[in-house]
Amino acid sequence: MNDGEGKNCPIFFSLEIFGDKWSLLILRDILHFDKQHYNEFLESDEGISTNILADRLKKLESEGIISKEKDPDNKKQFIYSPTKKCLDLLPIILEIAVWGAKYDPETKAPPEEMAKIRKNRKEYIQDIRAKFQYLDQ
Amino acid sequence: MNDGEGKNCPIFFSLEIFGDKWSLLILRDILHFDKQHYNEFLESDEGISTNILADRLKKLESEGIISKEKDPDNKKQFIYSPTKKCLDLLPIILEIAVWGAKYDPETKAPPEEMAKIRKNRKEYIQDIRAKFQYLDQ
DNA sequence: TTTATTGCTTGCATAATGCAAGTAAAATAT
DNA sequence: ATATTTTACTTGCATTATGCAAGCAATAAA
Repeated sequence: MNDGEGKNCPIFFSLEIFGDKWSLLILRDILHFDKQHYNEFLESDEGISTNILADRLKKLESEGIISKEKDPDNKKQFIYSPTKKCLDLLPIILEIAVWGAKYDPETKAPPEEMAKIRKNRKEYIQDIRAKFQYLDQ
Repeated sequence: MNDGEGKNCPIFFSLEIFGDKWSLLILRDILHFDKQHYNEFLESDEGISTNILADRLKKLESEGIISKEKDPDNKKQFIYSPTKKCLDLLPIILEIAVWGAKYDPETKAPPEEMAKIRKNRKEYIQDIRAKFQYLDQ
């Protein structure tokens, strides 16, 4: 899989960028719940703190995973959008969901949805990517 | 993908168990580098601290992701082995590696290995699982 | 019995997170 | 033009997690 540990090990490289609970939850919110605004992330049930949210959004932006711009429909807000680099994180988010759904006896994951993922991951991912097609320009 | 956030969201559920850098690195060491002993994990290039290592191994064990027993070949040491639950984390580890290899310009990931994964993830995972076949008893 | 090894544990400093109040900038209302 | 509201942070402080390095208990081996 990889030839060595440390700085340029692909896994370590990735984890240095997004290997913490809050970053991954933000990515979930963007990729699955279509959240785009600061206050939407703030409202997630896990209750992220404002300073942590600001910090993580800033980092994800500086890593080129999300972009931040004025919301055209509401100039008082910013929207945070996934980049291509972000969309490439979908398989990770999905696999984390699959594992969680399998091992949490009280999972909220809808069975039909999970079945759809397990049946054809590529197709499922493609459907989500299609949602963000406006990025391809 | 999931129907809601918070406690029984499959992603949050997973992240509460292994959603931190150190846990994921330990899992990498187990699943890819075939490390089994405490001091082997300690030697990884990322330089985990003894207290963090002990803490994480303990948690992973209590979550049923690894098992701990006396090493039959060397009674002075414990071996930490992956459970089935651990093997089911392979897709996650793999996808993290794929993303990291793609976006790290200086990645150490061997191209042939990455190509093999991209070509057929299932087969690649099956090969790794075969390595741990002794678990099936 | 003594020694060596192993896997932690501990004390302390530093860094990160969490809580809640505060604030600056910009858009909108008056 | 000024006042108000909203948004996205920022800040101060308490708590928790991590990191460093020394220490130690248990166990196996000499």
